[in-house]
Amino acid sequence: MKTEVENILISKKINPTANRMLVLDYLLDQHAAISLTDIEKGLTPANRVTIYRSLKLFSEQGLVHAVEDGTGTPKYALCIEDCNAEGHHDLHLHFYCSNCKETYCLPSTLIPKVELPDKFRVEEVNLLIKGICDKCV
Amino acid sequence: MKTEVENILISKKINPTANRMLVLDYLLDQHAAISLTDIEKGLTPANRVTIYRSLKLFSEQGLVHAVEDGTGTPKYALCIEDCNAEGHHDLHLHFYCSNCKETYCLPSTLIPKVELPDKFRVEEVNLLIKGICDKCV
DNA sequence: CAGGCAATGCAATGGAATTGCATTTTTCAT
DNA sequence: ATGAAAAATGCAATTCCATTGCATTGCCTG
Repeated sequence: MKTEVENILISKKINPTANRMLVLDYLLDQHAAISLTDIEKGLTPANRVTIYRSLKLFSEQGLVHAVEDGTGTPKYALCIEDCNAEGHHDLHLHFYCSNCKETYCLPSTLIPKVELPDKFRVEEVNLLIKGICDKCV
Repeated sequence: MKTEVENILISKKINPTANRMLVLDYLLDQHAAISLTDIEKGLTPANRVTIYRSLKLFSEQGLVHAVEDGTGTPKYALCIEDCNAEGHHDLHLHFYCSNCKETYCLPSTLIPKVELPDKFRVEEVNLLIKGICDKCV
């Protein structure tokens, strides 16, 4: 009998090692996107480099996506839609609360279609909104 | 008789020192958003810290804006619309070309209105699109 | 059981922002 | 104009992370 976490990893073609299951398990508990340092702190004793490499692998395999929220340090969150190694398809927006400093994915809010000038080819769309979140209003 | 560069600085309530005029002059020449390191290289002999502090001040006074293009290192570009110390109002989108690695402001392309869930207060909107630019197609 | 590949951990590297402090430049009142 | 005060500058040091090299450990298979 395999755990759910294990099955998720396998379905993404990721070898389900103990460390990777820990990292994924931790990510599943989160309601916001978190940094490598956040995970490191919440997951003692764990090696930062191993977490880093797990996240990198997860990202390559379409299990998590990295969010640039303007703070300079990337945040990670589980992909919600059907992403895979070929590409990420969860084009929802990210919201950074300047009060609580949390970065949220808002998957229910779709990114409006953007019209680019001629000849520009779009590969990826990132929409980041800063403001005050619903909990901090 | 004051130079144009000097007048721009004064109009933004920035003391027009020699270094700051150099930095602004360099920014005026650019067609893409550039990093601190780019400016440092293009502006020898210039002190990195001074450029850094100039950009920081320019940004606070609404003369330039910092662009997060996902590379981790911020890029800077002159504000086009009427920004000031109270806030930035040039909500155009930014385009990062994964071929030439340039980051462009596309002021002519407006960001569509985004509907957020209740209670979220919006302060700032950043739309970053990655792809291939018109010159690299 | 042995050999080999994958995963891990430690230590080191490297890039870049940021800051403290001493020095230089500019401003301003006299 | 001139000297004191304030602002700007430059250097060196710090700090913070991501990233990588390499040696070790763990796991899987023949």
